[in-house]
Amino acid sequence: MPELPEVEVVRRGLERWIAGRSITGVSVPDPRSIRRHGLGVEDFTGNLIGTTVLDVVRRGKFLWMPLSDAPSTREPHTALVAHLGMSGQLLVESPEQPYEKHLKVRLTFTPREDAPEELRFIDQRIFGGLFVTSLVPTDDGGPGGCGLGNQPTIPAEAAHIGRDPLDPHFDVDALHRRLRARKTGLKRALLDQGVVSGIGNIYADESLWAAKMHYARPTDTLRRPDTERIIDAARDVMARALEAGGTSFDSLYVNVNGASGYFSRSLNAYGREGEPCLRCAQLGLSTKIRRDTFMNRSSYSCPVCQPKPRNARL
DNA sequence: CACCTTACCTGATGGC
DNA sequence: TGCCATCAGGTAAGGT
Repeated sequence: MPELPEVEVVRRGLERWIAGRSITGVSVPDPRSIRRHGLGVEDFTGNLIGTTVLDVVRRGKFLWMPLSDAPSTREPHTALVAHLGMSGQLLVESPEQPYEKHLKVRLTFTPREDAPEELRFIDQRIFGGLFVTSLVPTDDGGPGGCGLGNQPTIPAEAAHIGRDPLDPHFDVDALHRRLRARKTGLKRALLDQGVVSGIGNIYADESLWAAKMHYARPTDTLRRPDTERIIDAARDVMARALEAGGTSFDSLYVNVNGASGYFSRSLNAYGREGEPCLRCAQLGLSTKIRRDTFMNRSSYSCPVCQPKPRNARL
């Protein structure tokens, strides 16, 4: 399942292959993948044809491509937004490539030497989708997210999404204030994309393990060093995954050019129920990673490194 | 209003 | 062999 590092890999691929090119054709084999686009597929298509992709920007797991309004202007007022959801892929391919089983949308671009002409959105579980929307100013006046030369704007539907730990404009002070003001557990807050974006179930567990903190730690008891520890851990885990080319745990995720993502086998907590805690093992202990059901999901943690707090809050 | 639960989806997997 | 239940999980809508 793509999380932030995987989406960043996709963003870089789109920046390389798609930015600067104009859309000449749109095909939507499955309209269910056109989400949050109230005016329907025809409007979606009509708002794309003839526009140019000016940039490729990412905040958390939201990706967007600011579009030229017309061939004569460079002012980005609208954007094509993509969210990969659980199983989405964006592939840059030749139109001659056989259609994938779960092909949902095809975009055709002006020809360019050494670059395929088609961008395909493929999504098995349809948790992801595409839509066209307007760009609105960011809350803090900073750039919308990660991307070269991007403007201080963000898609209206993503305006509530917080900056992610890899964002140069990420504000640790603001995060600390928000966490302290909340009456909830730490993992629940980490998964709330409005508080901090880009952290899914896998990286939440990995970050908590790295920071030696329990998922049910009440956020209003966090001290400043605690907030720094968990966010540094999240940043570190995601930066390392990004360096490795993105992690992935099933064959659904491939990068923008169709090459399979790096399979991380360096996970310390996620999916390791019953296996030894590697940090405890170094100290000669034989602690085993436990799995709890939490938020209708699995949470993996070490019972020794990450003891459950007495005032646990789910 | 803040917080928590549920629905949306499909394919893989396991039990009987 | 087939059938049903369960699991995976990001997001937003609905409920308390």
